[in-house]
Amino acid sequence: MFVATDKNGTPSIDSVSLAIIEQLQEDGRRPYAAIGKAVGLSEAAVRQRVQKLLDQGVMQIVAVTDPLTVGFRRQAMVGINVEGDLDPVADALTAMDEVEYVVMTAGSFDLLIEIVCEDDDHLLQMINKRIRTLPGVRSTESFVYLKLRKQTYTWGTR
Amino acid sequence: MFVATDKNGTPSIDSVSLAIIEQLQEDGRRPYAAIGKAVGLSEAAVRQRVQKLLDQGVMQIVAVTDPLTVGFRRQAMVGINVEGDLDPVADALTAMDEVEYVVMTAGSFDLLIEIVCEDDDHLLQMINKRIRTLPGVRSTESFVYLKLRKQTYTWGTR
DNA sequence: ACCCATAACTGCGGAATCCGTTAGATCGGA
DNA sequence: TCCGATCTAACGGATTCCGCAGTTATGGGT
Repeated sequence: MFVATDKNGTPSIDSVSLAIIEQLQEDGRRPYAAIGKAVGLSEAAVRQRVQKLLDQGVMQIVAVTDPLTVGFRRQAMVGINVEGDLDPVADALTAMDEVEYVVMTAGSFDLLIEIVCEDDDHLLQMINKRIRTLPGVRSTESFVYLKLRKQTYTWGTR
Repeated sequence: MFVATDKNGTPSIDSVSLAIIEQLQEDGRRPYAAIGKAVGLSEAAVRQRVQKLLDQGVMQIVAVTDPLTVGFRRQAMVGINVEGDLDPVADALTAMDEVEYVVMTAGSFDLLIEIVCEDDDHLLQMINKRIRTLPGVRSTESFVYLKLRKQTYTWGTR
């Protein structure tokens, strides 16, 4: 299927789809008809656009929680320095279930990743046996989470 | 209203609510009846539990996106070192709209925050004028996002 | 400017879901 | 024992979902 993209190959989102996303950032279960009324589209049109945004991977509608609040698991941010091409390392990390978040950055780390583990042993295993042994990984630095204070998803709604 | 809590004051979640959350992590719009069938509860009971989880703030159902993919804004992770009590600094950061994520960590940063800005100017303003000037902030280090590679919310589903 | 193909939108009707509400059963704590 | 919380089962009406047919808009290509 054809997907409109800009010059960087990223899907292009118009202001209407943006408005739909904002509605769903406030409430992921908001009815299509209510969204349509808010953005000036028919219910069916909203439904089609939401489906396409989901199919394209631009947006996902999910329940989010704070794992620590829910009462289990050990979480950490890990800064990683790599020699050579970043992509293979990022690919390998992305494939790991325990890794929730992978971002390439400009700064004193090449990659920042967030990992969620069962306990301290699991965390140690991940960092020591699976991440630090990846070819190209030069060094890592870990930041174990003590308390999550804020977590929002409402950018664009301000 | 009374809310059951464990000895740390965090809401207690039993395995059934956990299973409901997992269902909604896969699809935030999944019908209550389908969830009930999956977790062994009636539709009405699922509805009540979901409502309570939302009311308690244990879970939220939202659309999530990658702001960079959507085509705008400048994002960064900022590591912060503080002298003295962390709480007032964390509180001040939490109150800022541009700050999406605030976590207290053990490691070479006391706080890690994620910020979303309009552009480079806005980012510079935030870091230089609003964050580094907070009383107690000793130093900051910024990691500007180049590319988000992975972002999942399905912990507990493995 | 014209035509065509495709995408996008509207309107509609039937099926499914949502949601408030009953009544009764069960369990644990004060 | 009594009270509150939670669950099931079963409604019924309002709402929502969803596929489809038909129409309009859009963007090349000539």
